Amino acid sequence: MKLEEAKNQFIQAWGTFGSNWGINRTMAQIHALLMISPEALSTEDIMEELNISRGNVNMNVRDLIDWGLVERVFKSGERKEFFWAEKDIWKITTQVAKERKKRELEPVLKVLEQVSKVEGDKKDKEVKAFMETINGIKRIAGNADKTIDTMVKAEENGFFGSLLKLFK
Amino acid sequence: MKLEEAKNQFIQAWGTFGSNWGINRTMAQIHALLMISPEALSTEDIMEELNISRGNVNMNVRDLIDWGLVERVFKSGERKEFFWAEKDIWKITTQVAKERKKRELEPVLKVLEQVSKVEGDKKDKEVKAFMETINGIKRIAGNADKTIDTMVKAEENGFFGSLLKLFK
DNA sequence: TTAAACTTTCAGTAATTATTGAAAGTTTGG
DNA sequence: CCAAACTTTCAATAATTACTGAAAGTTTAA
Repeated sequence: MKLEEAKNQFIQAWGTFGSNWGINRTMAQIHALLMISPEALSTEDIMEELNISRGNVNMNVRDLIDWGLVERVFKSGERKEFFWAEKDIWKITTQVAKERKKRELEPVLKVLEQVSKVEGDKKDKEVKAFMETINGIKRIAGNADKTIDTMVKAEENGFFGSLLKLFK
Repeated sequence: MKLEEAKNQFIQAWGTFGSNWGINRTMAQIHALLMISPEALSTEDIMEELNISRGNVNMNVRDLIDWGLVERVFKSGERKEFFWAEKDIWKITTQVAKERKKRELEPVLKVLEQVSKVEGDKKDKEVKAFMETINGIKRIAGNADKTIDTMVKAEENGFFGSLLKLFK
């Protein structure tokens, strides 16, 4: 397989994967493209490579930057800006987990906390079933929340940092 | 907070959460409704509770059954069928992980395997960057794959049953 | 066997989400 | 300051995805 074909297949697959997980297909494709590019790319590079408009590139790159997955890069002598993606897959995973926790897990935990305050007879089977389900979800969501915190801390301290702490 | 209000808030939140994760909002809402219902519900119960059409209920319930999250229930003396959802959150999590692995992780792993066969000079920085990213993703995706297998096996044979109960 | 009770399908439509492209906005070199 | 180079915005539109409702299909009781 030629590099060009392999790149295209990967970009395509990553786009599909992303859209199954609630991530805009184009955003995932731009991310894929940047992840496999050794150099930072310009807006025009991305437009051309993926056949999409300038506005589309601009908006999706902004989102990728908001997710902490892509950075702006300035090259000396060049007026336009370039974009570069983190390539360390563990950092990417941690970053995505961190963002999703903030954007989706925490709001759900807040609602769960709210609805836990339901009033009513604990012997009523409607109330009982409701509370049992809510509590079950609270417990697992809370665990996920803490696991992600641990992951993020481990990443921030550096992997060896957290390993060394075991011996202190 | 009254039970009715709490139920509605939870159903609403679960729908939003689901749609952020690539799951049809209505499907997630039906799932939420069934999870907090002590009794199995009929198509009409669901239609009324969520204000949606018969066709919509039918299709989304079928999907939930395909995901292994909901079962058909027949009540003696009743002609119509009822639907019941698994309420054990750990079983739900395992089941979702298992399905997503099959539907999304495995296809990606297949593509990664394919594109790994890229030909070209390993000293070419384009090829090098491509291979490094692909290999990184392969490694983490392979780990996720195995972790899910372990989770599913643990659930299926109950070997870690007593241990897992600590987290329930 | 029939008809009522129930379930499924799917073409048409509605709602949502993504994309374009051009205009407006911003920055920079001279 | 000007104007060229570049970035951002956003109204219009396209593409995708979800939903409805009625017709077709299926099952069952009598």
